[in-house]
Amino acid sequence: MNVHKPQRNTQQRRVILEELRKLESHPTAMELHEITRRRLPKISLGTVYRNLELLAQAGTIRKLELGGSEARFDGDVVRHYHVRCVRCGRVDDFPDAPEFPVAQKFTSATGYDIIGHHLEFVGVCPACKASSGCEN
Amino acid sequence: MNVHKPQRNTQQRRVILEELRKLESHPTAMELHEITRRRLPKISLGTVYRNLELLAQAGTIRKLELGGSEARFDGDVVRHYHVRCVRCGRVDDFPDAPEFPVAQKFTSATGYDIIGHHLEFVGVCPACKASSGCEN
DNA sequence: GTGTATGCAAAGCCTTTGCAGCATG
DNA sequence: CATGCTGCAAAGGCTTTGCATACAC
Repeated sequence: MNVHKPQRNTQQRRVILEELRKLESHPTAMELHEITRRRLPKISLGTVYRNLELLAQAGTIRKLELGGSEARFDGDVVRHYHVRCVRCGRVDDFPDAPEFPVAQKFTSATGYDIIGHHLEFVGVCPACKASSGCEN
Repeated sequence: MNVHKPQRNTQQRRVILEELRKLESHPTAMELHEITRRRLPKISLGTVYRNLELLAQAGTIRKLELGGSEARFDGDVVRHYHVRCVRCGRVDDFPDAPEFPVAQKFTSATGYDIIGHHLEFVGVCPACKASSGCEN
């Protein structure tokens, strides 16, 4: 894991961040690679990964690694939860849920010092509901 | 993804399940492979993966795929949450937290039909706290 | 100019899968 | 004795990394 912070304002880093912030969705590194390639045709997937990691560590973006599938990235750093579609893997913001009522810092009966939590909802997205009529 | 249910009570399947249920911890497939190998020296990693998947689909065990790392498996099917150590990756049961107060079945404002949620706590385990004195 | 960041390609890690033979029911 | 399951090994998907070059400061 790279511990450096971004130091140079490269074209690639700027475009990656801009495009991520434009998106409603929560793209994977590969999706973001496709998108940034429209503006920087020679940008490599490795560069996308490196910058996303760096930006996430700097707290500029958020890296979502839940659900056991590929990581997704979120340009919105304000804490909020997500819903993942069990059929297509799409991830959306989940505005309904209140913050989980657990103090962020406390020591559990297990002896762990708790520093946070990850909460993700799973469901079926509107598109998948529409495309497979019967099973609701 | 294999949709079959286990049909034969093979020695391998039996040993995998027995060993998983003996464990307090929540082993990865590879850890469980090491463990089962003590009793069945020729058992393959592929077989461990196949059986864990099958048993999870049958609801006999639970597959934990949170935190963006390798999947872990839990012989205890009663719903409960987990804590993951950010330093060493260890996963323990987390008895403190109440069930998250969201109806299991409802339609979110996002249009998703919500069918469940995943909640995981992160913290520092006792061993890691002890082994790196200063940073708490 | 100096050193960070890039592009490319290879490798790494976890997991899945094809296949021929085995053993369970 | 049919076929689900196994061991083996190869491949697959996502991610990281080594290296020489390029470019931001």
